[in-house]
Amino acid sequence: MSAANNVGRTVQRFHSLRSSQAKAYGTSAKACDSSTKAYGTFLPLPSYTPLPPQVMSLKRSTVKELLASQDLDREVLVKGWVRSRRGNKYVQFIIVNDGSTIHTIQAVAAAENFPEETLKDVGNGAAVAIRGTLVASQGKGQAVEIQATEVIVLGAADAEAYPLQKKATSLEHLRDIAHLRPRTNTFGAVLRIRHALAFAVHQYFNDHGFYYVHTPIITGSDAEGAGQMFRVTTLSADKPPLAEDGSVDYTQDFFGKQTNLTVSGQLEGELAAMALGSIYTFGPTFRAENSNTARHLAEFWMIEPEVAFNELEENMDLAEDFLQSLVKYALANCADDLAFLNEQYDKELLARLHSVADNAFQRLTYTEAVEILKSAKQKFEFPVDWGTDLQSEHERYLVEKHFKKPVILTNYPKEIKAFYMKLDDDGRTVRAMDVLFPGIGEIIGGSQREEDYTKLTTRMAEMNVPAHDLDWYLDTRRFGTAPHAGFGLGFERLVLFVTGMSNIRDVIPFPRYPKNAAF
RNA sequence: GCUUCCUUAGCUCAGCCGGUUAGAGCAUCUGACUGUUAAUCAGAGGGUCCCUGGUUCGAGCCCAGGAGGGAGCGCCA
Repeated sequence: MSAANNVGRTVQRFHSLRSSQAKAYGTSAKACDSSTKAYGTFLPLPSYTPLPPQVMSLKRSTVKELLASQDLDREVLVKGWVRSRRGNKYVQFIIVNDGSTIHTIQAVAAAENFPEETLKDVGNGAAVAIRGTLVASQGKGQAVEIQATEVIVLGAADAEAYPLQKKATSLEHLRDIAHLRPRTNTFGAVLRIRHALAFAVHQYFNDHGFYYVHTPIITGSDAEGAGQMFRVTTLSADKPPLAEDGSVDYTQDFFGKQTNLTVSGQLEGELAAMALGSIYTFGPTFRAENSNTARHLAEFWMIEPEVAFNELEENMDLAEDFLQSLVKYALANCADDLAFLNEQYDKELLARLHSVADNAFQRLTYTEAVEILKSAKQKFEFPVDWGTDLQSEHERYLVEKHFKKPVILTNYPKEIKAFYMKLDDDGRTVRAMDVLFPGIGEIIGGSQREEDYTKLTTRMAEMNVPAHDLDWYLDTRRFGTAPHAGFGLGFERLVLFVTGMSNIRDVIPFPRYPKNAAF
């Protein structure tokens, strides 16, 4: 068949072109010493090679579209990365994933059209374009497959050097190659779910009349009190200008004062809420704490709704409905990815997500929780005493053993909470609320805010918060103050819960934590 | 920052009481096989036993220091 010969020649031509480029890449990649992580080396770009017209004239279909298609026996074009190639000298099977779904599509290449040599570079990790006919599969295991008429290697992957293999790789090792881990089933699933949850956040708030407010990333106030901050400066690190008393002269800095990366958008969020009514923020947040746990990041994304006229009860209602809506959205829209994670990592995942989505959270006060913990038969490493903050083991007991569902704890002693929380009538506790999730711990921290100017400034004085730096914040209490409430949801902790992953460093593409800012 | 465990082939891991030339599975390469499903079967190549120093006739194994990683705790979201 001349058609078959033409096909073969086309493949050969592109194969030889691409393979010389791949060789150049391979050599450069090996020259790049992995121990020094010198990823900054720039490699020459391959010269542009136009795809043949019969391929260009076709619109690319995603794997997701093709797998769901009922419209068979038509010509299709798919582009993606090879997960596996197997077969014999008569027939070859090329397994392709393009990120549109966790599933792969199988392309079948008959040997008469594709001599072994032409498929040499079609290996694990290679980027390919495959043109062919979408047909019902002859084999078991998949409904449809592509009978390939053309296979083009867009970019080869040296099989000896490619770090991802057709087998399980530990999550710890994948953290070392985070630039490639999105190509794995696990991280594909996690990143698609992460996207779905981010989208669901905006959809929920938009549907409920909230406005998305962008609060500053660089902040001039160091009084937010949510943790150690990263300094932002353009001053010389070696020889900063000094004031007469020997301290660094920040009046010469870019902003004319000391500035930091934000640890919370809450204070600015409150300003917006006291005008727009219902607002939320959703942005990056930075904490320079030396936290080495599976639940903390130095750079994470936080969602902070703030609602004027809401009190503590309404704040809890919002938190509960919001969380349940997000979980339901993931269940409805990420079924394939969740099924994979349920199978591979956590057989209880789907059951737990349904349980959280369908059952009311347990609400109780800090004081009631202390009573339960004191009468618990379980031995705790740390004693429980009214007035001290609860330890992780105490929170876990309440959520995982005693109630076996999410818990909202309220009305903590004022001494262990932030200055802006509204004081209860007894003067001992504040209208704080922490939402505790199984396996995660604190997923939300929030409160009704102190709207009384005198009480607020009194608390600030007691806790050594400089009122002078926050006069802009206090103005909301001076002019037209009103009850209001809000909370902060750690986005990665939500993704952690929904995916069933166990380390927060595995639910953000490029995690930032002490001693690590790779990629 | 504290506690604790770990570091052996590209990956996952064995390695006995300190004793000859450090092993397995997978991956890679070669060959076989007419529809495979992480294909299968046969063969081959592949090692700075994390680094530095010490003890010993002899160290992957014991000791000290360092580096990196995991888990738990604290800080919190």
